[in-house]
Amino acid sequence: MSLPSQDERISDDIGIRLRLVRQIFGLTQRELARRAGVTNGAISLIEQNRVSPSISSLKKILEGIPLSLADFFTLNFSPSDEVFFAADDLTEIAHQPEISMRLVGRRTKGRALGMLHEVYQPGADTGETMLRHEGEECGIVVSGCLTVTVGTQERTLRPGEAYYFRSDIPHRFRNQGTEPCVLISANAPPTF
Amino acid sequence: MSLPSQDERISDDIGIRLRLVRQIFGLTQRELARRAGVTNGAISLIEQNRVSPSISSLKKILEGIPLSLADFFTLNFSPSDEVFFAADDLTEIAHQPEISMRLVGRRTKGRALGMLHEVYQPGADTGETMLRHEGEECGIVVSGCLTVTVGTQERTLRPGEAYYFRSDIPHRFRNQGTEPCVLISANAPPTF
DNA sequence: AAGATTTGTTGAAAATCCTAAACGCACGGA
DNA sequence: TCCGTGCGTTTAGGATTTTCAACAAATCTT
Repeated sequence: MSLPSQDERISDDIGIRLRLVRQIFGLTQRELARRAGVTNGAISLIEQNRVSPSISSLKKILEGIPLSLADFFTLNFSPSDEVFFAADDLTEIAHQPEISMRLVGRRTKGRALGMLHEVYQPGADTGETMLRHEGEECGIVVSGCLTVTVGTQERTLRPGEAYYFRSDIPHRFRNQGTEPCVLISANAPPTF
Repeated sequence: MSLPSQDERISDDIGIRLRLVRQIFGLTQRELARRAGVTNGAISLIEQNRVSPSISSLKKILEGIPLSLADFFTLNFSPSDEVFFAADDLTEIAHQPEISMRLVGRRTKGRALGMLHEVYQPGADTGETMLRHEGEECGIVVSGCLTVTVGTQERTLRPGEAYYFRSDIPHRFRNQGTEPCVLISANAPPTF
């Protein structure tokens, strides 16, 4: 009967995980227990890794937060867990002098999303050999004009106008105007 | 990661899911039981949804496949298509009068990415009950000022400044300034 | 400073899960 | 046909989890 000294049967860090999540959302064991329809004692034992909850219990508890089982197990507290705020230190990743592409957030692996602050000087051109890569991308022109070619379609976008397409369709960006063009774009999964 | 609505439906039937996975990997209950170090009876009961396994059991069983808990609860596929160019006809999706959120691209299912052109009038606030959803999001302030609260951190961003964070951390946007704030944001997977 | 609340932690009993062993069924070979 | 093998299912009982209720510590209130 005695409590088995936490052998590997008790899954990893379910308890720690639950406690962390619960605290992040500012709930007490009792409050969460009330919402979930379980007892606070159960939550206490689980968080201490003294027991390994049944799926049904864990699911009930997570519904009180609420959080799906999938999200609970997928939640990654270490990698891209940080909050990013940037002033002028967006990292430059452009390859051409007349094009500036500055990345929002750190260039870490495992991101779901990439966002760029781009500036195309007059005459800037990503080239006749059209770009092609995996994923999808979109953007909004903030100032200036940008000529976007996607597959057989071409269009010159003005401030406030936008695009969205699959990145495996050959594409090209050009500034045929006389003033610099500012574009904010995003892609998923991130290319950079 | 998967969409919450789908998660709920899926995680309801752990049993069906386990049986499906087991069969996909061409294992019998007994063979899986042997590899996992549990009894075939347990697997049978679980697959029939006669019991709700403990996390430790389910984890042991999945290790026999092998498959991680996170992977077990997440199974998703989705394609996408079409080229999108928009002028002023970005679709409005905001629910508050003092906040405008206009979506780039069509509101189709299976997109990899969502991009919004947002305008926060002075005083606009997404609310004290912080927002929280799956995925990651980022944005750049184009004009005006925006106060962004993420978890315990808060910061007021000015034009050119940006943020990036995991969307499951409670967050809130407010315009505490005197002029409208224009923000371009992106999220993956798309919330809208 | 004492009392009232709120917090997380326990112990024993009730509820639920897991194991061991047996059961029924289907298939194949001698 | 009879036997052996392999499949998923079932049952009884031991093992584990969950509840219920009480507990100590910390924080507020008065």
